[in-house]
Parts: sequence; C-alpha cells; structure tokens
Amino acid sequence: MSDIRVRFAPSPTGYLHVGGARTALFNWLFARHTGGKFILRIEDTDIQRSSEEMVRGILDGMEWLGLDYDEGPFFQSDYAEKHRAAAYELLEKGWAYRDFTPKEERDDATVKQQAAEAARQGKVMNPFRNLSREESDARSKSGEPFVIRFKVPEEGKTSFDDAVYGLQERDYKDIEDLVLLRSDGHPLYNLSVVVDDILMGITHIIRGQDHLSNTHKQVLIYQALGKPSPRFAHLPLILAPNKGKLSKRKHGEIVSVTTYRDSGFIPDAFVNFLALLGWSPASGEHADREIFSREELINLFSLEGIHKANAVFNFTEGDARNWTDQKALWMNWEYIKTIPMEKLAPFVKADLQRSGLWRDEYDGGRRAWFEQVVTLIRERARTLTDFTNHGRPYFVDDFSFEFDEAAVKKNLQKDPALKELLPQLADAFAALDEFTHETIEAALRKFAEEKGVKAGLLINATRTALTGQAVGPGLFDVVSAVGKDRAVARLKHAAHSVC
RNA sequence: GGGGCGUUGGGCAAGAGGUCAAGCCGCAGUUCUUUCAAAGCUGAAAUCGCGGGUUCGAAUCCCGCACGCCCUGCCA
Repeated sequence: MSDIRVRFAPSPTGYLHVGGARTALFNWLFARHTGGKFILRIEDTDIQRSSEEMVRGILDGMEWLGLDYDEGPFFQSDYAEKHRAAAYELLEKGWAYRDFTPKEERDDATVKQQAAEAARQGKVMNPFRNLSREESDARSKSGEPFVIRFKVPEEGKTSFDDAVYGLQERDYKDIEDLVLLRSDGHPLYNLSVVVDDILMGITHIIRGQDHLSNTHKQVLIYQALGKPSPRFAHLPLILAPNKGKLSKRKHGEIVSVTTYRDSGFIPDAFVNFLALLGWSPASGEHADREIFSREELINLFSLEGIHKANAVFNFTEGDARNWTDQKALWMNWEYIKTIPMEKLAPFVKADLQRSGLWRDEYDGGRRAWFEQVVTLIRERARTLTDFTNHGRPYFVDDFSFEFDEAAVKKNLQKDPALKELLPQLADAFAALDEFTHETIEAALRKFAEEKGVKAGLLINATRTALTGQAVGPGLFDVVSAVGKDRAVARLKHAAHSVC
C-alpha cells in the first residue's frame, strides 16, 4: 500500500471516448502498479451538459473495461461551495480581484478579437486589477455584477516538471488573468479541479496533453492556496487518421467504448490495445512483444514508458472490415483465438443469448459439443459477434441460416451430378454407426471413389449444404459438429431445393 | 497573432553517439491444403520532417526552418 492517489475526471458526455478510456486506463494501471488509490470524479460543473444518463455512459464504459475505482464517483458540482470559498479566499489574500466588466463585453466573439489585438501590443492589464479594496467592496455591495479573476503576477515565470514532457516553463506575461468565479457565482474549471484535487489528496495527475498549457494556471492556484502541486504526467493525444481530432461528431460511434463492447470485443483485448497507444514497456526486454495480460500491464506500467508524440487511431471510414483500428481488430482476434475456453465461453454465451440461440444444455449435457463448436469457430472469428454470424448453422436445428449466393453457385450448382450424389452421400452418412471426423472422412472418400468423382467436389458441396458458406473450418470437423441427423437432413434439403 | 508540445516505413512503435535502423498490424508472394483462414517461409516498404553544425562517427547532441497538434472562454 502506498499513499499515491490518482483520479480520472471525465465530463459527463454520455459515452466514454477512447481517448478518455486510455486516460482512465493509465491512471488505473498506475494506481494498481503502485498500490495506490484510483478515484473517479465526474466534472459536471457545466450544469447545462450533465445529467444522470450522461454519467451512466461513462460508468458503463469503465465497467466494461474492468477499470474499477476505489473511491467515487464524486461529482464536482457537489463541491461548488468549496470552490466558491476558495475563490473568496484568494480574493481575501489579494491573489484575485473583482472584475466588473459587463458580461456582454466579454462574450466569445469579442474576446477572441481582443486577445489577438492584445497579443500584438503585449499584455494589457485588466482595468479592475488594481481597483482599491474599498471601491471593489462598495461596488459589489451595491449589487453590481462581477467575476473573480486570478491576479497573475507581472514579473517572473511558473514552472513544473512534467513526468512525460519534462520541465515546463512559462512567463507570467503569457498567462492571462483567468476567471475563477462566474458572475452568476459558478466556479470555473481551473479553480474547481485544483480545489477538488487538493480535497481528494491527489498526488499524481495523469491526463491528456490538451491540458498541458493550462497546467501553469493551476500551478499558480496551488501556490496561491498555499498547497503543494501534485506530480503531473501528460499523455499524448489519440488522433484521427487525418491527424485531426477524433470526435464523435466527425467519426461517429467509433470513438465510443461501448461500440467495441457491442461489436464483440473482448475487454482485455481492447485494454491491451489501448495500453500500447502512447505507452510501451520501458525496459527493452519486452519491446518486441504486443500481447500483455492485465497483470503484466500492471507490473510493467510506468510513467517513464509514456510517449511524447501523438498517436493516430488508424481506421478506414466506410470500410466494413476495417471499421476501426486494424491492430485493435487483430488483437481482439488474437485473444479470441488464444484465451482459455473457460474465459471465452461466457462471452460466446452472452452473444448467443442476445440472438436467441442459446440453450441451457450447452452448460450441461451438451457442454462438450458446445466447446467443440466454439473451438471450431474461434480460429476464424475476428469479433465475438462472429459466433452468431458464422456460427449460426451450428446452433439452429432447421435450415434457418443464410445461403451465400456465390457459395451456392460455386459449390452446389456447378456440377449437376450433385443433385443425385448428395442424397446418396447423406445415406452413406446415415449408415455410419460412429460419427466422427475419421469415420466421416473415410465414408466420404470411399463414396467419392465409388462414384468416380473428386473428393473435393463433395467436400465443398457438403460445406455449403451444411453451413450455407463457401468458407469455414475443415469439412470433417464441420460435419461432426453439425451431427449426423442434421447433416443428413441438410444434404437432402440442399439437393432438392438449391442444386 | 502569442505561447507550448511534437516529427523513426501506410498505422502502432524499439532505439537513448559506433553491427546491414528491432518487433507488431497491414500489404504482396510462397509452402501446406477439401474451401477460407491459421501456421511457416520470403518480400516490398524509412535518404530516421528539412537544412546547417559538433564529432573519427549522429535517428540519437546543438542551431535554424517547415509541418502537425494543443492552449490562448464568465467550456471542461
């Protein structure tokens, strides 16, 4: 147990963004690695943007990824009173001042212009910055609206040592007097985070690099409040293929973590992939590995291994096969292929249940058969949903699976002789006492020899007759998995309805 | 406009002055084969953003430039 405390502090946007998920993961890994605490805090100070439902999305994503938190979720809005108190404390101490500039003069459009102009002429001091205390109090008392701004010192600079980006310095003159408290009394982000992080005893702040510049302001607030700054570690960003921002508006569902859950990803696989986006094991001996279990990630994780350069989330829009990052897809498939059956089976079960294909006997008497089929399909499954897609023919009793048109043409209709051969082959199968890979193969090859046709013709025809597909596992495994009765029925069915 | 951060094959990346610049994804070919995969093998793909410098020697150190991203809000 250590006294390290980290937090993940997303705003409630209704879904967990992959970038946010990566931030959460790194915090979680750091906490688990160091034996510290991982805290979840929802940054809902922008009241217009938050609702219970919006929070739910974040929680769902984290739960699916298996990122459990030790404390929270806390809600930033619950601490507004403390934020306000801090603002007044700073006012009291002379670290802040009331700005009576009417709100209309400071709205978005005008502010941008002013900022540009101000930059051209150097920093312009806010006219209320040095208003006497008496006048400030008087105007406030008379009901004139104001914001509270931080009073950034005129001379000197701030600095902090980022665990990833190294020493960061910035002249005070490049930092504007930020607003701490809105005229309606609402505390603003930079104040709120600092107060909350102090309150929650956060020792390390691991977050996106988009906060790097703002960190200086926060460091200033820590100092003014007389508290030590935590250690900062900023993470490189995850960009879209055009190196722009990865956003839900532009890129759709691909940015939301729940999409990966719904698309048949194994959480561990996605975690593995995410961990390698912007981080790699610092010790060179693991540099040529890609697959890491959760335990290994926890053991290996360190702030030193975090990269500085932004990473690109590589996917092709409109390409069904590469709908998301190819390496993520590969990794998921690698996990599906290799994890132990007892870990894979529950995922498959859930998928089958969703599509109404599950039967309780798969947990009982038909367990061995179930595992046999899963073993067959997993080799070719890129996502968990493939178990119901490609696997459907194994789980239905009738013929309610799709016949691929090209497969039918190529394997069933190409040779007219099949119309006669298939029912006979079915009879040959029906006559078998033992129905195994070996006996099926022997029967089929013997049958082919007797009829003077190539075994391949019957093999491919049978595959399509039994599964509707042109591709799939080795045929004799398919036949044995489908079982004698269904195999016989499907061969006959194919012969008079599709051949 | 100002400030900050970054730049190794299409993507993820190893590398931390001195072997032909790892590995993975993806791509092409090949072996195997009853299909598709898998697996194995082979291959294409990087003048280490560009230009200077330091050095016997630089992807690695220094300077300049270009490009990209972030911040610059009474958003978070």
